Amino acid sequence: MSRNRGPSIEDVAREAGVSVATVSRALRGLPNVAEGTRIRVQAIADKMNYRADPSAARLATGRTHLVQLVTPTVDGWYFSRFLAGAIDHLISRGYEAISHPVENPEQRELFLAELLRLEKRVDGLIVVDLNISEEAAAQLHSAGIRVVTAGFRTQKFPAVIVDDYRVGFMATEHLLHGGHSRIGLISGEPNHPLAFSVPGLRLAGYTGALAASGIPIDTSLEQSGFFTAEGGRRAMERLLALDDPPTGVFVMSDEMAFGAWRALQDRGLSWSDVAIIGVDDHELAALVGLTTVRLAPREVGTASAERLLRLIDDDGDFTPGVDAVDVANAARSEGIELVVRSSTVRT
Amino acid sequence: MSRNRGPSIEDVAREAGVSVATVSRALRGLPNVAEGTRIRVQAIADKMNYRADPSAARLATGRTHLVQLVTPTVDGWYFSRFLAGAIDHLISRGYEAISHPVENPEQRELFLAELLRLEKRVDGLIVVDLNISEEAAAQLHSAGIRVVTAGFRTQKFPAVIVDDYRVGFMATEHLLHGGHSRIGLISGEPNHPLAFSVPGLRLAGYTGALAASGIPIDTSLEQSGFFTAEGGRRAMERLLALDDPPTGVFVMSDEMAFGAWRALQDRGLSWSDVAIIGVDDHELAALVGLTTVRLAPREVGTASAERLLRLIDDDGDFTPGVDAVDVANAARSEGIELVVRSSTVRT
DNA sequence: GTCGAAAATGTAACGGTTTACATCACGAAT
DNA sequence: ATTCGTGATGTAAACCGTTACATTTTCGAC
Repeated sequence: MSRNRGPSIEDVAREAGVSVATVSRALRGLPNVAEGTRIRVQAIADKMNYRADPSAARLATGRTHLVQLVTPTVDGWYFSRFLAGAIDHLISRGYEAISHPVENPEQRELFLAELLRLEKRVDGLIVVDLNISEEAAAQLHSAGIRVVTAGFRTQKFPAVIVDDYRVGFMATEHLLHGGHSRIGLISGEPNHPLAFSVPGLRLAGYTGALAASGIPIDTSLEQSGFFTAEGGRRAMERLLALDDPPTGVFVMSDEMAFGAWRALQDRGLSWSDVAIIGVDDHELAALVGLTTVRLAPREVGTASAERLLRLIDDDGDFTPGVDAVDVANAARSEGIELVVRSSTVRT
Repeated sequence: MSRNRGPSIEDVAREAGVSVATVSRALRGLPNVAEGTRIRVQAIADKMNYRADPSAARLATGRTHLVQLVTPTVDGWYFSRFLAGAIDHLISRGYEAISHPVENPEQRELFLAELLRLEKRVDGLIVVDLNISEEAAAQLHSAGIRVVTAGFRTQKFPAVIVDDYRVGFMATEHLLHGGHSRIGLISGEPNHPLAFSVPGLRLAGYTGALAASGIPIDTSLEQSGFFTAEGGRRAMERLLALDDPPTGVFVMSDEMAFGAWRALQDRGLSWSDVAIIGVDDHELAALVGLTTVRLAPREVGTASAERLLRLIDDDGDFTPGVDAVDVANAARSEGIELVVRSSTVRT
């Protein structure tokens, strides 16, 4: 109401002595506008400090140039970097990014309702690591919402995934090569991890590597907690309390690994006693000498954004059969990398 | 174009046998709608899967229910937590948050233009730690843009600030109490920090504490780098290379402190040789025993969001003289807290 | 049964763009 | 001189809600 709206396109048109259509075309750099006209209109618009109201443009075109990023949190090490990559890319392409954390992945119902509410709010959605059910995905799809998922797959939407099986395999293999045969696991999913979730795939990679070396699975060596340092510390304590503790442990994130390391210290141990390998290549991993599997969260974010923009531009092309396995190539080929430090070398 | 728009309010009205005005009122829970009508309309809207197009509502009301959060980065330890707090609060109040990092605070011109472009895009702006010039602030203000600043002040807008002078003072005082008299400083601002920026205030607190103890300032003890572990490491190396290195160092962030700690290790030293105190209370500070001044970034984010919403609701109330010093009370009284760990206790 | 106030509902203007289609101007070709 | 084509510009109809104001209904009081 008292909200002071600035000059409208009509004001500019009047001032410039042309029609609103011409102003609209001139300002947006469309063809079929005389060069002189364009310059004059631009000058007048600048002078009047005119700025097109995006709400009106959105109403007219149906495009908002807004993308919603849905992540478990906004301040996790991985997610904040994912977001940074996605946001930068979106901005460079003329979009703005709405960050929307969904803390409670349990409440699928609520969450879905939430997403559906967004229908005309944004041009598209990037949903990260939330393992939406196929049913929910189908609903979103039939509502005409454009979605790209990251870290998990659905039938309906393109997905950008990191090869997390490989992450788990690589890490475990590294420990095996180091001569370890009793290898523990610290997962970040307290409950039974979904088969195709990030922790689920890493677990599968771990199991697969063990199997490939003919080592029997001992589930007592699989501990889990939350994806935090504290969660890692507790899990490691449980491992250390075993009658026959592992000599090497694959920890699903560096932050958890820091906690695990702390648990060692608390018992007067170091990683010459228990080797540890983490995931992420957290800035501080180098400082404490933690071996890790480096990921490229920024690049995955960028790739997701790019995929979504393509989906938006192509007005919804996506053929499940062909395209369902949409891998972040950058993340696959360049991103996943073993970084060996002191935490896994025998002294 | 081919963008399939769903049912409009008119469709619902027709179906329900009432006018669009009634539908609008019913769905938004406005008064003066018969209870029966409200229920019926709601039911029909649900059945039709009707969802009001926010762009139309925005055009009509001039309110977008969008807030833009401008921070130096989106993935820094402090900023990601600030964002988490702000976003949660905004969402709980029916707003969505657009995250917009501005990497290059140097380019004031560009940055300002950027901000002005947002005029009708969002209901308000939260600008964190970017030290906009008074001139730029005045321009924003006269453009009618609602802004709350955090981490710095302007004449024109309410600011949410943490008492960073106190942070510096507290940290330095703690070292003084520990018996140190030769106290170094590692700042996160490579160049001369602005007097009222976060690093500037912490520096002032450091200087103030030294002065209060009658200790002369030795600028060779003031080193600075970027706000990263690597920056901290390098700065610490410079300090250690001095003829008469400090016995205690105030480091402006925990991440930098981790780097500083690493520099000690590289020389075979520990913090029984050089005491270190950081800022933030990073999750990993506890793990390595780093003493720190705990901040409450989430709460500062929340407070900023709350202040902005008030500014929006009150339609722009803000009296510079009275209100200019708008302190995040939570952050002042509860947030700043000294957490003593092993890095500053003599062994 | 009437009157009047309050509640419920309807009408229509308005917000500011975009864009399909119509029109116009101008030069080239005939 | 006429016609045609092409580029430049204008006209007006969407787009879809919100809301001031008008109108109708309801209901209690007399």
